[in-house]
Amino acid sequence: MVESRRVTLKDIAKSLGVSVNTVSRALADKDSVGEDTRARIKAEAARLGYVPNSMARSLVLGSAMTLGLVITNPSNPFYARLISTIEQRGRTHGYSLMLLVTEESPDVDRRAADTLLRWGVDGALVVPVQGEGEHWERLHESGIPMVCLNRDVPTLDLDFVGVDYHHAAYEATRHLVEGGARSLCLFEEDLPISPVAERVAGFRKALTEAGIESSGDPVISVPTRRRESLALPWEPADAYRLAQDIVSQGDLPDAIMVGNDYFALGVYRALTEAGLRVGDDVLVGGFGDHPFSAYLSPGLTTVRLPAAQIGTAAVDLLLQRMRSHGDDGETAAEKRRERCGLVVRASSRASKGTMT
Amino acid sequence: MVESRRVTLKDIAKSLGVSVNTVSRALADKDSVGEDTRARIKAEAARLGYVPNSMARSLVLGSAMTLGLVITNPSNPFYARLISTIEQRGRTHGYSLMLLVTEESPDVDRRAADTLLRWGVDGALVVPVQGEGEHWERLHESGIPMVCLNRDVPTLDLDFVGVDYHHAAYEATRHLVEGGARSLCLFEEDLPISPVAERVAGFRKALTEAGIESSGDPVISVPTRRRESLALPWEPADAYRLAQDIVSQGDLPDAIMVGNDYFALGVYRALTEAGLRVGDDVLVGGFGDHPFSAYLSPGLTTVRLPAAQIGTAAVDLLLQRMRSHGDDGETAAEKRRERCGLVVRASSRASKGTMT
DNA sequence: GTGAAAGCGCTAACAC
DNA sequence: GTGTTAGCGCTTTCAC
Repeated sequence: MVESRRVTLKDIAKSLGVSVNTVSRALADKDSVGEDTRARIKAEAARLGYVPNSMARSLVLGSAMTLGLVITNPSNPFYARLISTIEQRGRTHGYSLMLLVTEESPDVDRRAADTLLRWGVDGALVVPVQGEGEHWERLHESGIPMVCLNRDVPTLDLDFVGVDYHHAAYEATRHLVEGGARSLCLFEEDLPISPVAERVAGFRKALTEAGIESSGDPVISVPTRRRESLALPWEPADAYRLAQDIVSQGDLPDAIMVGNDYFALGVYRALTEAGLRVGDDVLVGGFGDHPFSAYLSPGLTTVRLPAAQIGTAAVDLLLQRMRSHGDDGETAAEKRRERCGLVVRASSRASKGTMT
Repeated sequence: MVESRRVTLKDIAKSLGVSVNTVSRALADKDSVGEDTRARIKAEAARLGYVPNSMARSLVLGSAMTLGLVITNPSNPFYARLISTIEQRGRTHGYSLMLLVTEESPDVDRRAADTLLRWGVDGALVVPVQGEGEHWERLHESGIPMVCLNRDVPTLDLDFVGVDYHHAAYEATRHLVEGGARSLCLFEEDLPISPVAERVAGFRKALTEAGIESSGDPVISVPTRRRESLALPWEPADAYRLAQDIVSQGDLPDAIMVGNDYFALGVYRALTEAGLRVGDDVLVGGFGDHPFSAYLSPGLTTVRLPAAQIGTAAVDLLLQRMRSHGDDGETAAEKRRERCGLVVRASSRASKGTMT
């Protein structure tokens, strides 16, 4: 292959004997350029296979036409859908997407903020890693509009779009209580992040309201190995072992909530192996409504997370912030929590075999 | 917030009374700059909160320090893992990642190639959408090294790293035959892409070798709705309905292969609802070994796809191409197909209850 | 309508 | 060691 340097405006200009400037305007479809010249220029550009250099354009325009997306783990189906939605919506607005994966590493998280700053992205959407996270506030203060996704850091004055986990957990738990459960527990991964905290709070609230007290703590912390096995969804095996313990210890709850549907897989197995019937002996409720959840036996009752809605809302909020950036009135951070629906299936119905 | 323009080399230079150039070299840790000056410059840079402008740097260096990744659907768990792996490996080599999602749209696919060209990425990793795809060849000829992922386009002379689906399907089918199956069928989505074609071929080869002939075509094309419901994994419901048809028509095969584990979910349900026992009355084998597959009852026998391995290999091949770019000897395109293992579980064991 | 000149922020040649 | 000059490819003044 011949070392074919890329065609530039200059090449077209030279080839046609006009100025670079004219070529630029012609191709940008600005007026103040003759019909004939424009035609000639466009033809020549096509002939030479001219492709504009986004880099150069961005440099002078001062806008990268790029959004940054920082995700902890694309293999989490919820985040996978966010990626799709955000990329798509950003693209329809003309923005390219720079994706960074942090794998729950505070270090990578910090460097991600730095990378976005260096590239000068026009806006950032971030699922922050657990921990402090003032580097995100610093990014924001550096003049880059940003919105936190799914995980809120209450101590930071940053926009946030996520799920109303508190309400969802509350409703789901109430549903189990109404189904007759009097002793419940909740499996949650041991990450100090807002979704977990909110689900726990909603769960507890429902218990309190129902006048249910338990001897020990009904919240079971699953030492998920997710952080070790990079780039994997949650590990059902972790929940499986804990559920086995519970079963073998004899103090079996009559309902189990899990923070994500993957944990339900482990719980299902532990119960089944012990000869217990899910949805009958023990009710189970999850979070995520992943594709497999409808196909388990029995079907899993679970909270459907409005991923597309959240992705869209986040991008729209970000674009709005980008537009009003530079305006005087610094509006306060917006914390938006989307409500979500509970998908009721046989695992919570004590329904002796009905399948959904 | 004060309209705080970003700090540049010029600002540091002015503030210290040195030339921009010196600042540049000091910060880049080049020699030919005095120890004291360097210290003063670094201190001032830190004080002012200087952040290098990657855009400007890339423009002059002629390298974007960016890789492009084009994916059809991040919600496909296999692709999600590819995204993680590729981002991670690219990052360790200093590259940022620009992600484009094509959603099986030939149009978006074409524009993706254009976008990558405009940004002048240093290399591209692409899961091409079905169809022609000479726009990818054009990108390649424009001087951007690229590697196709998972889907090969044999008519294009492009590097490719993927799965040896042919061999995997062959082995899996043989496994079912050895398990006693004499009448088999294969569920495959109706996309004209190489993975499907190769699995079909491997499946057929195994049948032929076993001397198995069927009256009709054993390959069942699933009109997957994936393309309509953007950003979702495969739809088990599609396979469910087709499996129902097969069951109700009475010509039940004694083994069913499916092109992805999600289809197995549908097949499981159809069989179970008909009172048939998976792994006993009908053997089932899948592709993907998704997290849920081990937790179905019975556990699903399935081909484990080496996603991380493929992601890594693809990036490494790409980096190698990038390094040797400009060299005279144009090496021929490399087509690499990774072997993968079959995870045998109860769905293929006719094992009356053993669970894995 | 078109061209000349300046500059986005940075690095690479050259002088001294 | 350090400064000066030039230029990456593009857009935006401002003359003409």
